[in-house]
Amino acid sequence: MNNNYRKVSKEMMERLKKKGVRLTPQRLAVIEFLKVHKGHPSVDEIYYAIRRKYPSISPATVYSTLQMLKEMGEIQELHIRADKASFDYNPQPHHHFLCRICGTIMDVEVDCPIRNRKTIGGHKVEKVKAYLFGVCSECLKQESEAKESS
Amino acid sequence: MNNNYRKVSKEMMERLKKKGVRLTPQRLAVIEFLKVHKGHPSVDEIYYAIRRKYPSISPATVYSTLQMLKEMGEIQELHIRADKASFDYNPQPHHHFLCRICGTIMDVEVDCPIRNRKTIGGHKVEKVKAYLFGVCSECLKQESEAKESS
DNA sequence: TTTAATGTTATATTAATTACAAATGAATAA
DNA sequence: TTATTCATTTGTAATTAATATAACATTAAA
Repeated sequence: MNNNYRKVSKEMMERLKKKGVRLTPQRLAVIEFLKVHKGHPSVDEIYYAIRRKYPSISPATVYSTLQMLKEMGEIQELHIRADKASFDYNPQPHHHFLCRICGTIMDVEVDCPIRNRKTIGGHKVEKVKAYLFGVCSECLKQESEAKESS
Repeated sequence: MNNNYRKVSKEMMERLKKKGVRLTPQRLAVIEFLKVHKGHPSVDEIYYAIRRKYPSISPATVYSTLQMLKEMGEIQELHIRADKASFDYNPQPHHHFLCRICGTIMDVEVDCPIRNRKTIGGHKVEKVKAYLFGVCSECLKQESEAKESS
C-alpha cells in the first residue's frame, strides 16, 4: 500500500500519536477517505472504496478503525438511517438532514438551544443528535422541473 | 384470544376502521400494550409480552402491525438505540432521552425552534427526531448515594 | 535478530429485520 | 348456511449489519 497520505491532517496525526495510536496504512486510508468524502458514508461504502486501492483490507479493520476514531473524539457516528450507521469526519455536534428521495445525508445549520445544555429535566446530557427528514433542495428542484414540463 | 380490549381508545379504533384497517385481536394486543407500557419498547419486548397471554402470535405480526400503525400516523418509531427500533404510542414529535446506565428511554420537554419549521437551508422538512444521551436523574441519584456512603 | 505487543484478516456468530408461502380467519355472495 | 374471496397471521428462510475470535502479519522494543 502506498504511503501517500498527505491528505490526513498533521494535527490529527499528532493527536492520535500522542494517545499511543499506531497510524497504520489501513487506518490512514479510513481517515483520508472520511476527510475527502464528507457525504457521511456507511461502513461498507468506506470498505469498498478503500478496497479498490487496497484489496486486502477487511471490513473488521474498517469497523475497528471507526470505533477507535470515535473513542478518540476524532469523528462521530450517526444513526439517521434506520438500517446502518453513517460516519461524519466532523466530531462537533450539529444537525443532519436525510433526503427520502436521493438518500443523501447533509449537515444543516441550526441555532439549537439544547446544544449546550448540561442538564434537561434533571438528566445529565452528554450528547445530542438531531435528525431531520424530508426532501432536499436538489430533489425539490427536480420535482418542480418535472411538474413544469408536464 | 379474549376480546377484552377496553384499554384501546375508541377514537383510535374509529380512525383505523375508517381507513379500512381490520382490528384483529393481534393488532389490538399490540396497540393495547403500547398504550399501557409507555416505556418505548422494542419489537421483541412487545412480542414476548403479548406471547405470555397469546402464545400463537408471531414476531412477523408484531412487525407488520407496528409498520401499519406507523403508516397510519398512530405511533412513531425511534432509532435512539443503535441496534434496534423503539416504539412510542405518542405520534407527536418530541425529544427523547436515553440513559447510558439503565437503558431507559424517556420523553423530555424541550422548547424546540425547529419543531415547526417547514424548510431548513432550502430543504423541505417533514419529520424531526432529537435524541439526547447521558445519565438519567434516577441513576444520578444512585451515583451520588454510592459516593456518599464510601 | 529475537521477543512481545499490537493490528489485520478471514471466518463464524449473533441479532434485527424482511420476504414469502402456506394456513387461518373474517366478510360477502349465492 | 355454505362456498368463495380476500386480508391477515404464522412459521420459516433469507438478508444484512455488527461483533467475536483465532490465526497470521507487522511493528516496536530489547
